[in-house]
Amino acid sequence: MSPRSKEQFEEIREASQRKIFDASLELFGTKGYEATSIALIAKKAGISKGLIYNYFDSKEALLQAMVDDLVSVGDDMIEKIWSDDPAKTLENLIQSIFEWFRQNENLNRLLIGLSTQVGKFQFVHDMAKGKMDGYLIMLEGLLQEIGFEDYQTEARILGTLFDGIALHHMLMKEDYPLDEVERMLIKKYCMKP
Amino acid sequence: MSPRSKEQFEEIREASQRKIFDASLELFGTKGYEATSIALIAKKAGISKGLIYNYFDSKEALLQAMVDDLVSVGDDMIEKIWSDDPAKTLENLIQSIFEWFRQNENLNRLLIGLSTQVGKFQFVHDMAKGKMDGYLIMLEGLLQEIGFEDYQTEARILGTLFDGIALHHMLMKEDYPLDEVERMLIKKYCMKP
Amino acid sequence: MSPRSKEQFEEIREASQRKIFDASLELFGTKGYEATSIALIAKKAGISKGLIYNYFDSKEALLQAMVDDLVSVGDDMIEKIWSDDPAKTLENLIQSIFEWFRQNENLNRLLIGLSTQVGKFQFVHDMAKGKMDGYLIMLEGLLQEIGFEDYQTEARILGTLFDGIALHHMLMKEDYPLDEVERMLIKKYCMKP
Amino acid sequence: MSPRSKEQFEEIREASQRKIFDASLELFGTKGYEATSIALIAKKAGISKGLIYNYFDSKEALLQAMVDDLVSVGDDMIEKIWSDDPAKTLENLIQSIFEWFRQNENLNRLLIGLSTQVGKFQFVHDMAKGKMDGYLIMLEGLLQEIGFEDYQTEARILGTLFDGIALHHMLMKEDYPLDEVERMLIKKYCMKP
DNA sequence: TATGAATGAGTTTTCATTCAT
DNA sequence: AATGAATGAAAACTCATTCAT
Repeated sequence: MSPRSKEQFEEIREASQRKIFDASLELFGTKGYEATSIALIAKKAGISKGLIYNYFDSKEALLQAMVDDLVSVGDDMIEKIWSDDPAKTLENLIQSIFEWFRQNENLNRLLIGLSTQVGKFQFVHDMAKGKMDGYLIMLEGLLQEIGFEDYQTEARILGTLFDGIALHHMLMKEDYPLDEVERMLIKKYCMKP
Repeated sequence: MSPRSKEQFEEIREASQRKIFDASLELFGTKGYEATSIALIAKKAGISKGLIYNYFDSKEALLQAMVDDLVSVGDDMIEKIWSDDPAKTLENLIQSIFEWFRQNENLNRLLIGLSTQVGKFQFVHDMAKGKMDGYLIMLEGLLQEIGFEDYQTEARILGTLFDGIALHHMLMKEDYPLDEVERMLIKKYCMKP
Repeated sequence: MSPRSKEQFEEIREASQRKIFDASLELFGTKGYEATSIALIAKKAGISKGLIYNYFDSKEALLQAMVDDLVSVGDDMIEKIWSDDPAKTLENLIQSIFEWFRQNENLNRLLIGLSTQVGKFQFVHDMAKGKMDGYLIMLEGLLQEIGFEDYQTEARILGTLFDGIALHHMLMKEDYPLDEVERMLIKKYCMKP
Repeated sequence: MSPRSKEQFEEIREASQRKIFDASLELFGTKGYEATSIALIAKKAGISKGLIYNYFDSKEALLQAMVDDLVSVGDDMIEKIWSDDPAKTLENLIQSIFEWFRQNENLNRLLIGLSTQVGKFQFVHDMAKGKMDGYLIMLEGLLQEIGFEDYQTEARILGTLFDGIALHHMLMKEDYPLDEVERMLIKKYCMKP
């Protein structure tokens, strides 16, 4: 009733939502969206099934909210890559992307899985398409500045490579030489004299 | 005594199985495995639910049989790429792979979706891992023969690119410049003097 | 077309029916009627599902035909027990019944299982009731002739014992001392001086 | 925070489970386990199919839980038979068993039906075997104390009789003279001077 | 007579969602 | 805000029976 309890409510809401997001991410990301039941999410989050419906209208709304939340975190990473030296900026970009791969295995797996279903989860397709286009333009600019002749082709190759790496890493997990491939790309694309 | 000959029965079985495979591929490949019901497959195939269980013990057994069947078709494509000139062989390989991408969109989408589930569908992971290793070795050999200095790195890049292309093509469908990328790769990797 | 082939047909029919009866008895008698599928019977009998429907209108009709057939065989056993000495006749009767228990485990198990379902399989109830009444009267007569004072009570006890033995034997199979119990009963009821 | 107390939830669960047990016992016990569908149980219990699976993992788990629950009730009956006079104890035992027959027709019918299936429902066989052995030992002790010479043989006869009575009662229902047979047994076995 | 592919109604089971408290 | 009992629609799967050959 006092203004104080309103803040407390807010905190409680925040905490519960976080618990739900964490559990959802882990389960959606490993078992897949369809194969994950609300009951299981509730159990993993340590709350009741009913509570999930206090925060989200449906299973699909929960998915969308969770993805939106996490992807926005990813966007922040890109902010910090800019440097005066385009080669350095590209290096930062590559490092950021590999860092993302390392830290967001479950989300990546989930997004790839979702984009597999045509017609459903349009927001995932739209988001992915948007990001890709953005990266492509960014890469073209950087490679041109660095001095690549066929910078358009190379930009497409590099962009495609990123997703190929995501896929390979998803398939092979710890067997995939993420660090080595990162070094290789930096050497190949950021060392142009 | 037997009213239909063994061969007639065999033909009938073959035809029904094909109908089931076709419907399964289309539905699994667009909606995903979990989101596709046996009832829907039956409807699309123009048969009864029960008949599917005359041919396959379970939904998962159907999936596996269908994947095995189609992947074996893919293996046959590789047989025909060999030439005396390694550059020509690589060109054939690239063309075969792009042809595969063009003709097997649904299967690719399905396999990617399946490999998203960790722990389940182990046969998909095993198969994918096996193919990847095979391609990597093949690519290394060809690139070395063609005369690439850092042929190991380049082989890994090329192998990764293939899967990145599959992913991009899956996401963008007709928006993805498959033909252009194919030409680009052939130019970049098969024209080494 | 010739009269000869008619006989042959008859032989074939006989043989097929026997195969079906044998398979049905074994399966119904071990797994139970409901848990046994027509497909399994056909497989065990080495014939096709369809053929069963050439001989019997339905699964239940097959059951009834099979039971009727086997029970009539049992009736024949009783014919041969009669002797001038009532004690000897009773001994023969007991031996016949124990012989029946030994040779018709599956049928006994089936009949007991069927009589478990109230309302269904009325013919089993009727048959069982009829046999029981018949045995009771027979036992009363024999025990009276042998010289038992309370022959009515003893007849009921003996009749009940037979079915208790059937049940115990069914539950314990080879662990049940059928031979010993047989000797015991003969000693107790057929040795009245 | 919790809207209903733990106790309230417990009560609700108890009540629902009881409804399910009651419906199951009646249906399993009259139609048999296999011939009774979950849908029918739900209908008879006045609840939804789904709710049954909130309480039991499977149809078979429901069966086992129900049997365990009821058999434990039966065990309590035996506790109260003991007296200083072995003849009186035996009389109490006989009365308890007949009381059990009168009150648990459906359960008896169910158990007999289940033990008919070889290989399945092992827990029923184990339970039945255990009870039988226990009764046999108890009967031997009592008959010896009462002064029967051939107490081992008589114990086996009496034990077998009990199950024969169960079977006859099951078959003939109200036509079976349960009261008369009870008096007869008490007279025969508990009046030894 | 004999086959087995095909059906469809019915079975067990799952699960997102609702709701009284 | 939080619980978990309850629902009902839909899922996977089974099986007696039919039928063209």
